[in-house]
Amino acid sequence: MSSTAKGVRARARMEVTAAIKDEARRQLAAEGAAKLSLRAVARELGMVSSALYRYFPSRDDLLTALIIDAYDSLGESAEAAHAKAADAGPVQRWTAVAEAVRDWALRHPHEYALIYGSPVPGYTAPDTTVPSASRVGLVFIGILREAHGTSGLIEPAPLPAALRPEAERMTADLAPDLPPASVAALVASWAELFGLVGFELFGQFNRVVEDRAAFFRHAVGRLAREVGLVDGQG
Amino acid sequence: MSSTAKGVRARARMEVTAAIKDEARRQLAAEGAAKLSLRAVARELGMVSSALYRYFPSRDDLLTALIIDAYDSLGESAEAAHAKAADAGPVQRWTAVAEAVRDWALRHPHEYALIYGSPVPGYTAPDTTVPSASRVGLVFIGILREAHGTSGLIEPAPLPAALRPEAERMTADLAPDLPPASVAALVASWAELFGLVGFELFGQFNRVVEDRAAFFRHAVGRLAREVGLVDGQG
DNA sequence: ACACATTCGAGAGCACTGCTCTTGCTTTGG
DNA sequence: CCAAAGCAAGAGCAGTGCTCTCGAATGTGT
Repeated sequence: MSSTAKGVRARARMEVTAAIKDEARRQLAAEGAAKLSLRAVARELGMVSSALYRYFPSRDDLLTALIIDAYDSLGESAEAAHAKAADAGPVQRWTAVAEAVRDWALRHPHEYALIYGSPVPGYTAPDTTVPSASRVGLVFIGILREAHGTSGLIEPAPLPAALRPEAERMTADLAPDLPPASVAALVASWAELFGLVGFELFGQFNRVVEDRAAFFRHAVGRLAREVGLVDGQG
Repeated sequence: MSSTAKGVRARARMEVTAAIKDEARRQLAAEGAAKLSLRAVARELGMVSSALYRYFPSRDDLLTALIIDAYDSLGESAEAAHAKAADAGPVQRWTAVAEAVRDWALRHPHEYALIYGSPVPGYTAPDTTVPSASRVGLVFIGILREAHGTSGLIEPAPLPAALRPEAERMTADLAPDLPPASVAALVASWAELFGLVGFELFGQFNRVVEDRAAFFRHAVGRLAREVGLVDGQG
């Protein structure tokens, strides 16, 4: 067999696929998802538009690939922030990860809109995206779990009867070692955190909040207390 | 002068404009903002596409009109829920309005996406939308204000120095009669509330939260406590 | 090593979009 | 009553996603 047995084609395919995604990401960052055009991508890459369909069977498939990459990029940022704050207390770790999420969103507004804004209408994300989409959430679960092991987690008020079954179901799925009330509070805070980021990013804070960084820091600190995180010394 | 002096044309214009918006709203609800097509609207109305430009100079202008209508529709729902719960305590009023927002969102997902999801890329809402967009927020401010007058509002923990100027600025703009710490908490909870709604609507709760109604109810109750609302008996 | 099968790039073409411009007809106001 | 403004219609431009066909390059089984 030759030195690159089946490689010469497979490798070229990899490279072209990557080039397409890179150029698409460029257009996405520059103009937003709606103005991402397969023809423009192909044009920029010096190929004809129909050739591009050998790599992505449709525009939606290209978008899906970009969505997965965006989730991974955000997840990496969150994980990196978590690792960097490994020596700090639970509240500080929580805050650090939250700020990493916000920073990433401000740095990649169109990609954030792609994954957390309204999904491109008529399009529903396939299951392929689930693992990448879960990464940020897992970081927050990790913070709670660590805090729970070092008395840095105060169990919140007992759950009302109406929510107990749901909370126990979530707990079994997400973190069986944590109290259901904490898991329920975490999931709520998780959604609320992205509410804060989204409102800032999508202009809802215009004419309302000026010092967004300070406001976000404070709100995120309240969320940490809300899930029961405390900076115990020991 | 005739019975409808300048009315015959002006009135026809009104009617056609309304018909266009109605048909556009239909398409918006059916297919989403991205698939809203001026040509399709015109086709459905039995006119040619170029005629439609006499009423809306561009597709974005049509969308803006729909956005304003959506804000008003949501605002009306919130105001109605508030009025209906006028006799209840502050926490119940808060919860009623929050549930009205969620119900409206579930009933009009594409319109919700239009106003609270990622803005249609390349498009920034003009100032015309501000009054309609403010209505929901004003309802929540009203609840706080009423509660403040009837000892139904507990002032939250004092603000950190870093947020005090911003909180005082917001207070002066939004509700000078309320404590800055309460106003800051309200704005945060406002964003967080829409985070909860958005996560449910845009599929982020798939595979995570099952009983969304119960979960939302509980989370919204916590938000009410977070802003300091209590159901005092007096 | 040869023949068969698969993969790929290119081009033409279809149906659709937002938007502009011109051509006439109708309503309006002086 | 007549000029001015408002209006619907049609043709047309540039762009889009996507499909199909056709050679050429690149694989694979015998």
